[in-house]
Amino acid sequence: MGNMTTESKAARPTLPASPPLTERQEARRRRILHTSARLASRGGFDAVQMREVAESSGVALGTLYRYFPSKVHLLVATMQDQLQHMHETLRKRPPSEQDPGARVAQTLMRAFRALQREPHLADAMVRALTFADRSVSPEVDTVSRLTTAIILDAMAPPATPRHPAQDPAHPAAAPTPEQLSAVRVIEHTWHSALITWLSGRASIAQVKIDIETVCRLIDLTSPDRDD
Amino acid sequence: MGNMTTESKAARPTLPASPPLTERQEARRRRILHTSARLASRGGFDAVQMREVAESSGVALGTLYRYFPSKVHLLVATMQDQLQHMHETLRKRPPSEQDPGARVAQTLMRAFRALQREPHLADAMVRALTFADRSVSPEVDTVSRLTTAIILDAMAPPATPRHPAQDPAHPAAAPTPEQLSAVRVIEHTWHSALITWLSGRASIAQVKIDIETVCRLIDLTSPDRDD
DNA sequence: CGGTAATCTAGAACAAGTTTCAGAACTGAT
DNA sequence: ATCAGTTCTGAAACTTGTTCTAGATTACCG
Repeated sequence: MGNMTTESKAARPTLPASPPLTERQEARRRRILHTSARLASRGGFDAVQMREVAESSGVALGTLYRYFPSKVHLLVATMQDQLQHMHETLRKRPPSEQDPGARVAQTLMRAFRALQREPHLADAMVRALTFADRSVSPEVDTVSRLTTAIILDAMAPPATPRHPAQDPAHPAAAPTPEQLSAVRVIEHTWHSALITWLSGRASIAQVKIDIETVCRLIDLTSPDRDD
Repeated sequence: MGNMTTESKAARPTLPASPPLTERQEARRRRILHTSARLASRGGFDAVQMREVAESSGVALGTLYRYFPSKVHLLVATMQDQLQHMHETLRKRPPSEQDPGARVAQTLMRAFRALQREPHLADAMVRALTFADRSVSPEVDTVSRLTTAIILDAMAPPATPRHPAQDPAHPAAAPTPEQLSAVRVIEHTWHSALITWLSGRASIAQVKIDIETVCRLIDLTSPDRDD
């Protein structure tokens, strides 16, 4: 009877929305995500086993599934977590290049090098991301928006005297539709290139070439609007 | 360490190489692939259940696993099969456009429409493709080469009086490294855009835009060499 | 504080991919 | 036709993701 997905009221800890988690719940969630990343760093996607995640996080299996309704949900949430860190890190050291394409390429290569440091973790996260079905769409979409934000940040021209502060509520300039299309293509290339690397079909050098190719060939210049 | 491949002698029916299959074996293989595609067309990745594939193909489970060492292998082989059909179909009606980019876009959109006719099958194949780990690299690589071939075919200028026949052993002109890089980016975009569509995060229209964007922005023109 | 509902735990149970094994059927060579 | 080696079958076992259940714990509200 009460079998249908009772999620209308169930905790939805993935999004900071809905029911505000208690402190212990927040702590559980953190522990779970930490365990997930730790196991993933060791053996990639396969090494993240739900029973082990639960046990190692000091949580019952059922609870784990209440927090993350599937392994893919868990890993996508893990990626979200990691991406947030990376976004902050990248924000601190903005790219040094002048050309927007070069800036994006530089930023993505930095991210790529970070992923190379934990290739198994990268494997788990990216595999989960691309394997996710419709039931994970919202979470995957969040990851996608984060990635887009990173690229747009990189594209934005370095701070000028004219636009001294990067007030987050007042982005330097709203990207044009053409730029957004270009960013989509870059993002596609980024994801797919990562997959070819992770599955051993492309070398690190090849991924570098692909990223640089797409950033070079795609026109990212914005109309020289001077408001 | 790639040590596990003790199968140097095992049947490798995926590649027409190695041990030449007997007629009955070839028939079994066909039956399996056909069943796989049929089940996939119904319910996508999840509907392709190994027990059911085996039973419905009139083959023991162990035999299925001898032919295709995993579900992903099976689905990637299925994709290979379908792609070959599509390649022939596309070859018969070459794109009508003049500009190389437009030709590629037209061809990919044709392929995309074919996939839309069997969205579940597309789901199963693409999910398998991107989920494949290193143990499936050779097979995935074959699929990748097929895709590349389709794009290169589309790029090649329409037959001219000068180059009347498309003798497969004598391709119109060897693509330049720059062109190959461009094709890689297009292929990345193609795969990733498909994933966003299949996971319900991008509309058909959006995929169309992404494909047209990458084909428009990427320079595919070949140096005007006149041998 | 007491009660009620939601949450958490422990563990069994289920589902589907994968492996294994003993024996039957087939293949190729003599 | 026979023998040896491979392949195929049928069925069970194993693995890991996922679901379910009954009871303990916790959070919240009056």
